Amino acid sequence: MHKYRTHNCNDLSLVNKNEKVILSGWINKKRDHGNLLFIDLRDNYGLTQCVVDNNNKSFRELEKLQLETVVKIEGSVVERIKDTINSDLKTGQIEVKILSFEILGSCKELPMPVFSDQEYGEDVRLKYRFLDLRRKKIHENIILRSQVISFIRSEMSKLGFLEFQTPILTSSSPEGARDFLVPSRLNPGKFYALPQAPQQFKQLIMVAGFDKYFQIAPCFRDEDARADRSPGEFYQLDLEMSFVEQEDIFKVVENLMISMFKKFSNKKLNSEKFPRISYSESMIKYGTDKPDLRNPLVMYDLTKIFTREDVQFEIFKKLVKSGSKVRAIVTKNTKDKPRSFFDGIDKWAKQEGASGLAYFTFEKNNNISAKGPVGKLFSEESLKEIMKITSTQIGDSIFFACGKTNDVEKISALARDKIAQELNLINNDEFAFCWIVDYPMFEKDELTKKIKFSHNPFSMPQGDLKNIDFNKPLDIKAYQYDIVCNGVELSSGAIRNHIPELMYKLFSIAGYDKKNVDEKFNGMINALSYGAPPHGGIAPGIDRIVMLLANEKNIREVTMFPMNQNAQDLLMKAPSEITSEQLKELNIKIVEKK
RNA sequence: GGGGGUGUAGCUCAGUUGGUUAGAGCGCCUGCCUGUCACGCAGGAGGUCGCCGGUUCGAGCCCGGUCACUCCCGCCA
Repeated sequence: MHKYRTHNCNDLSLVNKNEKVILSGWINKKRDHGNLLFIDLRDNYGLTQCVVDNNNKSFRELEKLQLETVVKIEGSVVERIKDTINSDLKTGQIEVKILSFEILGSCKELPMPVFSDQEYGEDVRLKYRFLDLRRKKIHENIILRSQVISFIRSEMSKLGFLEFQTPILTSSSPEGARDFLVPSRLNPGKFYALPQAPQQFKQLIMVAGFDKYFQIAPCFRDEDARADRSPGEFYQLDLEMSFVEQEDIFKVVENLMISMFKKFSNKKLNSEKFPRISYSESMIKYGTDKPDLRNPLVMYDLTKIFTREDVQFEIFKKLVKSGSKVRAIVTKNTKDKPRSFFDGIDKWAKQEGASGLAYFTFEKNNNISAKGPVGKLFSEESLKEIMKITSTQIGDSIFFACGKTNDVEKISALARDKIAQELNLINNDEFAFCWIVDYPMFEKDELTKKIKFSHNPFSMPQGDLKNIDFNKPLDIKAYQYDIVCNGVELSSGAIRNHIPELMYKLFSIAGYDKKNVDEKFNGMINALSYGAPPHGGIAPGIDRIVMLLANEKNIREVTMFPMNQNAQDLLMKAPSEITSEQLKELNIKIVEKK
């Protein structure tokens, strides 16, 4: 017989009736009747009720066991009488009558109960992550994550992708997020950087002729955390393909996503073919490049309305004159919503830092009129024009935001979510995917007024390469794309620029001269000069995919050992101070903060 | 770096207008209980009300500061 167990805690059923068995696991729960004791024994696989009464000489000892003690139990499988069957348990038809037991791992008083549906503070959870991870929901999330990754590996392999590892210690790059740096002992004063993504390596893999690559790649970015963004590190399904166009990549990823989301979730997919929305269209209709398409509300640009003589909304008119834009969100048939609904939205917008949202509802008695605090500032003609632009009907309402393009997009995008929530318009049992395509190659930095890469400097510009007008860089679109699901940005990718001359040209627009590029992207640019295939790829975020599949709002719920918001690991106590010897070896001096 | 929220027993939380000895559930300890599966019943221990300072006859509650956690903005090619 096996030393620790003959079965796991999810195995036993009536088939095993009268068998002598050994189980090992954690004491999930005790129910002590004084002379009769039930113990729910738990392991990774499930739960088995064990029972013992005072005829057993170990009874008093068993009674005293702390929850979460690890025990080995020897006993016999007994059929439960009809009234005591627990149909919620897979092993609920039987119980194990305890003959003897042994403590394998004792347990101190718990800082947080394992058997409980209570929510705990995250600091406690992270400090005692090993206990937290025993709890059902998160335990299952982590198993789901493992299954998702296995699934990805097998699907990618089936498609002929090869999995490669790329370096963790690499060089710092000037573009993108802040790097995590690692000092070099052998090269005093020099630093490695942890990769923000294996971007250059995967392109080199294509240049090296491997045709199709993927990796479950760790990525490191020293940026502040969000609910859907771990500080420090996260994982991407990094992939790259040679001799492909945008559509080839879409096909691979779309198929993978659909089969994965069907396999691991019961929620409906909005469409078997993901809608493609251009960046500019997305910004106008949704105010963001990661729209939640479950939300039926769309936005309209009504800037022009506020240049009309017969509109007397002077605050907005004045702002529009100085270059501000007006965006509107229409809600269908909300004429009977109480004033508090509208004012609530307005108040919320002010909390979000906007100057507030103006609103009114379209009414018709003899004439069309607008009901609401600013309604009377609009002539009937202007109202008709608004209704035409926004396809609005009598009884619908409209919310306005006004501000500089960036600001108005931001607040109206938030308002779109907020209003949809308030009106309960979002179907939580659905996954709504889309592709956002046609990103601009460059954008203007609002502060410095300089042209910079808007996304990825290695992307291929769109159009006939001979005819691109480099004098209008802001008009150049790139073969650059994102996948968005339910308002969560899952990944971004691009067809890469594999032509060195073109690369130099584009970098020069962003302010890097040839020497700069050669210095900073030496490996890359050099490789492209020795016969590079056209290639492209994408990198869906694994953590966010699992987060959606597990129906979680926080990425730490699908991460085994996450850091807290201050990028600290409370369990391992990272980051930590190091010895002066270590510092000396690395030629590093700590500067005391004033 | 900035803004919001939270901080009271091991855990989750309540605590009125500032008023005597700060409460509940779970957990823990003691006792009773042979069919529970959130077992039940009786009793008990357990508190620097995050920390510092102020106002006040009196502060868990009001004010100022600070720290921690969290959400958001900035940042995230």
